[in-house]
Amino acid sequence: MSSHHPLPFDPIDRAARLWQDRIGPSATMAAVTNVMRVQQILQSAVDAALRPHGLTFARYEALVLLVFSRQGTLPMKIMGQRLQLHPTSVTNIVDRLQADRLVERGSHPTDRRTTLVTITEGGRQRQKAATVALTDVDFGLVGLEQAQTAELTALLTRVRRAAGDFTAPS
Amino acid sequence: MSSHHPLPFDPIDRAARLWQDRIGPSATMAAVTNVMRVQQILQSAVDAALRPHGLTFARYEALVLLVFSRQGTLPMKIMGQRLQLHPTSVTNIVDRLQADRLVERGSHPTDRRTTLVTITEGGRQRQKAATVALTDVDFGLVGLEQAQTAELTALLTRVRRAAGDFTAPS
DNA sequence: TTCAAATAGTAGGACGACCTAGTAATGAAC
DNA sequence: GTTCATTACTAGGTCGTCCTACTATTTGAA
Repeated sequence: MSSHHPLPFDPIDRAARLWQDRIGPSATMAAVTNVMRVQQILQSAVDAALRPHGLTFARYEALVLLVFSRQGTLPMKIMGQRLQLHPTSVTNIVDRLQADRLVERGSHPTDRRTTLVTITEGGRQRQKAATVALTDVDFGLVGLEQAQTAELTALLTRVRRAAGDFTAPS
Repeated sequence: MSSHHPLPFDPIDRAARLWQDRIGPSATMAAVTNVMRVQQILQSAVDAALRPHGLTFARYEALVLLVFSRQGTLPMKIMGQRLQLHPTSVTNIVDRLQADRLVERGSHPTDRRTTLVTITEGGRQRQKAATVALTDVDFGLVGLEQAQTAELTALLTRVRRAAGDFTAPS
């Protein structure tokens, strides 16, 4: 969590007011800065909850994706699409999961370009334990009522759709 | 932007539905995943807008902070508090800004532990040009009406306050 | 049939964030 | 005055992200 004492005021709000005075409309900048900061907070909280399990959020998400798949097996390419990661990031994550014996690489039966990633039994157990740890801390998301959490999701989904993150209606 | 073609469906929403079926309440996870993804989108858009100016968003924020300060000078420590960055991150950012001659390091007159960072004239000019570039693309935040942007800020500020990011009332 | 374009994945490098551990300076208790 | 905890900053390393090549394989058009 950056290991700082909290400030007695909101630095993002203060910057927005200065911005307003000197430059112009600041609402957009304030929203963007808030997203950046909340992401940091959530990332820290989630990684702290996962650290005892030897996982990061990126690796955890990869394990969940594999657990959700029919056979516990997916091509690297598909993993990258679903997790919305660069192919090299997928390589990196799978490397580390494989070093921990949580997944295995294998060959595709018909397309020899493709690498299939399969979750191991140990990977499934690790994912279960990590999920308990994450839900125990609500993924680090605090301070919102259920309806507000849904509202937040709705707003951010609008942004993602407008940014071209996906094409179908919600 | 990860340079991927968009999926024909929302992968975060799909994961949430699978989660719902197999594990339990998924609203929190969906919100957290949305924050993570939108942060990536905004970071990419903002960095792309700043790249022609030789800046990243982190360095830009540091320049803005200095411009807002009375004398264009702040101690490293204060910069870290306001930007909510780890001290080593401040060192890293100031190193790069200094290499670009956008800021200078100096000594504190009475406390020799402290390093004062001062923005240069070139730094002020760079910040102005970068601000134009950023506002031209609305900081990458698209798809929201004014009221929705304000609502997003309000929700995220609640999260930050609950997480102990600052102590005063909004 | 052949060969160029597209596809899947990896290697190497950059960047920004963090952490741990260190140095140097300050300040306060004794 | 000494000593020792605190403070400000930096060095070195890890992690995850991205980018630009690059290899191997597949596909399809001439």
